[in-house]
Amino acid sequence: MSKCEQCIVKQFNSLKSLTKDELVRISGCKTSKVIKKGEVIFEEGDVVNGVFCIRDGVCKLSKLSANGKDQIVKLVVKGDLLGQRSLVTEETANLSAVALNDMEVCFIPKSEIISDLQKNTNFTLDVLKDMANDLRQADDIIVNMAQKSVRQRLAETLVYLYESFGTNPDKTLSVILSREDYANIVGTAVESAIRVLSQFKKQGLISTSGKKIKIEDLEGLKRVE
Amino acid sequence: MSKCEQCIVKQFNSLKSLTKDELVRISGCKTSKVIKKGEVIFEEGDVVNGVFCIRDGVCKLSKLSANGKDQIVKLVVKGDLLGQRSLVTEETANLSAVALNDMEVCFIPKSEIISDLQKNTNFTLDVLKDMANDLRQADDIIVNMAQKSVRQRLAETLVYLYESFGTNPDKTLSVILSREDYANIVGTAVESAIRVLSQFKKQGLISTSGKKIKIEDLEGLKRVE
DNA sequence: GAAAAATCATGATAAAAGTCATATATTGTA
DNA sequence: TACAATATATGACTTTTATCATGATTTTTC
Repeated sequence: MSKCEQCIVKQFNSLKSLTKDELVRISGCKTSKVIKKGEVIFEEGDVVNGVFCIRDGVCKLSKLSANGKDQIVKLVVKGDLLGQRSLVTEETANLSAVALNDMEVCFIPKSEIISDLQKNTNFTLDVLKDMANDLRQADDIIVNMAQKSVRQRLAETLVYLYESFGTNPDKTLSVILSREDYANIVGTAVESAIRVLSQFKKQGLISTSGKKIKIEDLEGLKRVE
Repeated sequence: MSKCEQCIVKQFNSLKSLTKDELVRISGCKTSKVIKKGEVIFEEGDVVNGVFCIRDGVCKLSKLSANGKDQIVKLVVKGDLLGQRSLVTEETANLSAVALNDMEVCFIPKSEIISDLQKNTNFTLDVLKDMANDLRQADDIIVNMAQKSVRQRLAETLVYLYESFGTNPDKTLSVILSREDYANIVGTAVESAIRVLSQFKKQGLISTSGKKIKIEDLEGLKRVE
């Protein structure tokens, strides 16, 4: 099993602020998991009891609404920590986490890492900064949801995916989502999401082949009203 | 000027975890302010450089959208700390804070409190818990915005105001908002907010007199679809 | 206290988005 | 490979929400 001390992934998250000794201890108690596309990592209401360090892959954080639709709140990717809130709260999970492609994650039990949170201020501050950043992003999403059209939100989602996660060699978006996922990010009906994507195709803003989407006119997408 | 050590308000926020010595020091450098209804505490893009401890009153945290509408993201009330993110980030404010009624606040400069954040883990953890809670709330709002109708969102807002901030002796909601504020919380046009409130009146769910709103049928409001 | 400004209210109409139906394409799998 | 299951696509129609117009009220200001 690989060791946390040597893992490059940790550089992208708060774990980078742990001391060597702390990392060695964490490494000893972590468990590595391979999670297949579509598999549930945890669900709303679950007791999470630890954090997941994402070594590879992408997952969605979503919440089931009363109308039976899943709303995707955030995408969590390679390098991120998943379940930070569980370290701080006694509450059960507010969101579900489901793998969007095959993933490799390490699970670190809360019991092991909680002492670091109490002793290593740099680590705590790092987690705090991360959370502050998540909060800003969430606030921005609220504003978008409330004030922008489905067209705009979908265009922005495509731009976000392009700029944050990049493309494959064939220039298609490297994160592959179903139309339903797009609908659940944007907060609309699946048919509406499909319709808008078709419009974008007709306008030459994107091209598609199955689930693969290629951004053809980034600036155009950014100008969508 | 009153002293933080003796201030009851601090018990409701993270400042309760500061030691007596720390509080005395903070107390020495804080400035008290009276802010009148409608006055701006800080605006999007401002460098905030400290936190405000709300001794009395309510303010709205909002963000201007591209379409010129303000989206209210959160109400901050007596006992809350305002501007916690500024302690952690170097960024400028992401939201504006505007007083909804006359307020009394204390401003604590970042330079003074930042050392406590580095030394007193209980305080840091408290801020972290607060932020985790804000994040959960924000996620829930995203889901509501995305998946619920204006009617539902407005009904829930009324219930929230009732349950969180209570009523005046005459049973009207103690937080008084304009129809525009309601529209900006719910994320809709002012006319739509007014229309829905009128419907609620006709259905006997609420009664109004000017800006004062009385909840007549709480359970009915909770059942609004 | 009266004039001006802002807010609240409601109707008419338009635009946006949702729903239902149905057809086609893609994917998984026996 | 073929068949079933799932996902994508599009049309027709409905519902929701936004916009514009116009008064009535309330609040502010002089």
